[in-house]
Amino acid sequence: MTEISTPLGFEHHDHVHCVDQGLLSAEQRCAEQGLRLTPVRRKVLELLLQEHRALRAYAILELLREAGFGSQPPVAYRALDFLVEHGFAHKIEKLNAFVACAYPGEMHSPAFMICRKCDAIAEAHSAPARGILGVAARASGFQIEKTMVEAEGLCPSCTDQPDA
Amino acid sequence: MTEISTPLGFEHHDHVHCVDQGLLSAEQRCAEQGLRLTPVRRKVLELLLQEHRALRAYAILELLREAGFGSQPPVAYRALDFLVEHGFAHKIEKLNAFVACAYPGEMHSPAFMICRKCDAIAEAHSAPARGILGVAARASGFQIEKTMVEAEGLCPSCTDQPDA
DNA sequence: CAGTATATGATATAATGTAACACTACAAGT
DNA sequence: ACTTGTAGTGTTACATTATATCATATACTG
Repeated sequence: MTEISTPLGFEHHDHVHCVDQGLLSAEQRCAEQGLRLTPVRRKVLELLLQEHRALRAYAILELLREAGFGSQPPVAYRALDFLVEHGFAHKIEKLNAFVACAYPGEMHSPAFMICRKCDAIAEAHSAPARGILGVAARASGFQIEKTMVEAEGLCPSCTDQPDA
Repeated sequence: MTEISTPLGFEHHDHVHCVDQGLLSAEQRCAEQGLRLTPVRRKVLELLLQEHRALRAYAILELLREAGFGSQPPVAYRALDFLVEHGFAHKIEKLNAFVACAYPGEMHSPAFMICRKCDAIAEAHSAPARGILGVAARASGFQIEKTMVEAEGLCPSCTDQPDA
């Protein structure tokens, strides 16, 4: 598969502080909640924040190896499991890839917009069990614990340049 | 991975006619739209309708082989691509599995409820670009083409029997 | 500082998905 | 009927994604 190579989010932002903020926020929350942000986990989160796009596990693995960490699949998957489990990162099921959370620390259920042309990704706040799903769930007695919302389409840039 | 083994939907229904209805409906629409419901494609749809649960590609492959069809991965994936592309089936990204569409012929954007305990799946009607995602998309200029909504949680049965 | 729980490293392998090419079936035009 | 084009199938080989397992190391706990 091709490298997923475009920046996260469709709007320009202060990326310089993104990484530091993200790491700081994660460190704080880990301290508060007694979670262990070990070197590998921290590094993976840092990579996700730095790259600021969806990274696939084996790309992360490659970067880990370059950084002197173990480079076998479980190393990356375990770190990713931790980050995803505690909301520091999300998995984009559609792409089998991972992104740093854009709203760390805030309780939310993410919704993603994925450009089918350039693979750019934007994360929107959401709330679980809303809309049609919430209605259907209540009607059928299903207990929603987690929702995944991913939209595929064209990002603003790709809409403007339909040929590129 | 373990076999996904529980029936689709949380409520009892007339399953006897499900398969026939589904196949008939597919045949009709293919005729109308000039699509070719070839033997392999028909068989895969039949399997999905019969099993009435999410089937993974290699399980379908196994069933295809038993039925005398080709048993190499591309055979199943191509048939599934066709069915998914034309809305006769859906892919559950969370499970890397496929289900027959519960509302064939009706234009819709499916939303799924997946029981994390028994893997039962229910499909709800939905509409694309609604709720928070629609708002975010319009705000950012993202053109939604397709949405994927999957909720994970506990189905009514598993809620009632939290230990089983 | 011993014991326990948790995390990492490493090997192996399972599960999921595609690229590419040869061959077949069918429809369309002559 | 014949050929020609298009779409579908069968098959081989391979790429990608993910886990099970066990040994080792590290960090908390009494």
